[in-house]
Amino acid sequence: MGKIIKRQRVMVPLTLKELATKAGVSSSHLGRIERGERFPSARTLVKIAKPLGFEENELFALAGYLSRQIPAIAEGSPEYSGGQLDPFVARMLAQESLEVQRAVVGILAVLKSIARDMSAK
Amino acid sequence: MGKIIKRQRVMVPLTLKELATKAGVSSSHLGRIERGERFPSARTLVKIAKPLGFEENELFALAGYLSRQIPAIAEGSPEYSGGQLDPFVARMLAQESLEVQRAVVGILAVLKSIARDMSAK
DNA sequence: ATTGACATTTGCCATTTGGCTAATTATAAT
DNA sequence: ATTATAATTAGCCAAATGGCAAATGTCAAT
Repeated sequence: MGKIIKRQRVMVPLTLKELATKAGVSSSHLGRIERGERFPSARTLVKIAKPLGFEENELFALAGYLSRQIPAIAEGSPEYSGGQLDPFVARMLAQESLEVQRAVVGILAVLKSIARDMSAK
Repeated sequence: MGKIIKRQRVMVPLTLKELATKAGVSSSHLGRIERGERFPSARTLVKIAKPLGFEENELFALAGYLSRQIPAIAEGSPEYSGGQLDPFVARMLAQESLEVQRAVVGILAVLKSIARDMSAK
């Protein structure tokens, strides 16, 4: 799931090696980061952000995205945020237009329903 | 300069040890990061960010990367919400676990990067 | 100046990162 | 299917990170 790029030219026209040369990071290392076997340093993160088209203020999102396989979006973990919205998340979303904000919760709903289907076997 | 904290209680009422416990990072390590003897991993950076009140970009700047500039709330979509988070959206997301909340932001960032690629050619 | 109470830095070292090269695996053509 | 070619993964290991405890530095009162 949590892949930066999919493979070949399926999702994004970027292979590991292409990204590797653009970012100045070895492709083997990128591969391990992709599948969660390694956790990039901030330096590496910054290097790969630009070729991927991430802005500076999205680095944190990228970090969060990379350093955890998207965790059970389905029946999420029982330890909830207690109805609290994470400040970082709030800040990020607040920069988006209202349309995008709404789309985000819509997408989330879709993902949850898909996840439910999948776990229903 | 860009010191996280100044020392004792001179600048900000936060000592290395206080930040250390809040962030879950050793104070000695934080100290070395501050004076540039160590370069934090993305994970460490993320840990430090929240206790400091999400000055993410500042942190990356402190760590020696990125241009040191205030977030510049703009950039991106044409019509902004003026930094406002829609109450409905906030309420929906607040019910999700922290991990999901962050994953949502991560996914959004990825979508934006893909969109950029597509429009770029 | 000395003491006491903290805050910060240093030394040491177990883990982890990240590059290089060699497998392995996928893709495209024959 | 077979082969050629490009992409991803695995093995190895030097270099860097990050924790802990000891050493050092700072400030406030005596």
